[in-house]
Amino acid sequence: MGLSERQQRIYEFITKFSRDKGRPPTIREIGGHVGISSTSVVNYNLNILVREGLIQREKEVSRGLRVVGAQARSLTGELANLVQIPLLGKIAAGHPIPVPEAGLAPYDGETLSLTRDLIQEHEGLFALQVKGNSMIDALINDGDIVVMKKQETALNGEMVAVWLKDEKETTLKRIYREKNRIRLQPMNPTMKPFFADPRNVEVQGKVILVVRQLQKTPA
Amino acid sequence: MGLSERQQRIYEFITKFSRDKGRPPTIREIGGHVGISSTSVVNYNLNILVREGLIQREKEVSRGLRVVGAQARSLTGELANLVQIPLLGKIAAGHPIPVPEAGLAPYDGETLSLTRDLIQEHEGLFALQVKGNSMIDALINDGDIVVMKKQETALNGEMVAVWLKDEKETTLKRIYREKNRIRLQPMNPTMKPFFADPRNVEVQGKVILVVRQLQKTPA
DNA sequence: CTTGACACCGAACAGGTGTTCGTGGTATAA
DNA sequence: TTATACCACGAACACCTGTTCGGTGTCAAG
Repeated sequence: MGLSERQQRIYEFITKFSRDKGRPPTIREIGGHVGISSTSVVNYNLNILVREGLIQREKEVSRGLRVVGAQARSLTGELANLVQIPLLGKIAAGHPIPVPEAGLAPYDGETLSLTRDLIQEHEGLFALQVKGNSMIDALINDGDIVVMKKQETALNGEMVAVWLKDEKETTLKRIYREKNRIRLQPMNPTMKPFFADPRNVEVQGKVILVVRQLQKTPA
Repeated sequence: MGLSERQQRIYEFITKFSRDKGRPPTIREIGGHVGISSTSVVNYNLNILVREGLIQREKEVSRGLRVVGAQARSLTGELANLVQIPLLGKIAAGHPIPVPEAGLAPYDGETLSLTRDLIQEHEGLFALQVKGNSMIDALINDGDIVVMKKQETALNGEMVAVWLKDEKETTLKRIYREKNRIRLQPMNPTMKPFFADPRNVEVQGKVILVVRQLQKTPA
């Protein structure tokens, strides 16, 4: 038996609402969005959807409603678009950064989920939270999260995290190899570059992405 | 800060309940299963879980509760943890920014998918790509993507996009209301604030998140 | 001792929510 | 015509649900 147009719209709304909000809608929320003024009409049509096997209902509980099919549909597609990045710790000026171990021990700590379209490379990724204002010349603030790719070398112009052995300092800069030295260029073009001896710099990884959450930073 | 045993049990119950039943529990359902007689105590502990970033709540909505983060990986979980943000266009110093229309016309352009744990607010969100270096004092670079929430007012200390009518200029700053003026504070603490007449500033929205993709920026 | 933060309890309130009932319109079949 | 599903509306009811408020006890800092 087919569905009326109204019933289709109800079904689609329930699906969308549940996905967006993480909870099923109430009868009145359905009515409001589908254009039904009476709750009993919504109730009536919901019972038809139950009869058709499209949803399940639990009696006398608020939002006692659930879409039954619908799972495997676009789910796998969206899910495959996610990449999980381990949040390894903090990055601060005065300390070496934690890098992922070569061992393939399954990481079980905190992770950061990002959609794949934000990231071009997917191997050896890890994330760190910036501590302190020392990297402000790289336009990176206290509390920012940097997503990095582990690598020991870098191409000219790449934004890298380097460990300066003599200074015992971690910093984020764009790297340029010159004749007998390495130029570390702050991202902020108004600031002057820093020059270092090649033996003094140790590339820890390349910065892929920077994420700043504004709300968590108290004024 | 760690969780008390009670808070852990609440969190686990919410996770399990949501997965099993397809809807979040009510406050009283939580209390009944965790062994708390008073709804206010459940409410109290729920707010702590929100503060710790483990769940999100929607005010005055039944079952307005949602588990966030890597744990809630039920089938529907991950998908429900994604939020789609319309990418409305560019933001540049010399132009007003595009803001979402009040009409609920379904947006069909480009969107940005982010996981919910990166974002605390979910209503009226939109994203813009920064054009030009004019916002470097806000630690925002050319090409960065800013996620904003549409709002016409702002609390002190919030990072907002404002349109300066006289200057015909858009800028991103922290906003502070003072006696007869408005102080716009660059994010970079080494830079000086800008003062403006209240009639001259028009708040366009609050900055929620900043994302910088390093690879796409040519050296 | 006093103060304040923290955790908890019970009660009450306003509004949300599922359910039910009476009513009416519109087709199709007898 | 009458009968019968089917679909819809509005109102009322009883219970559910989130919120808020006053109060209690504990514990560490002052």
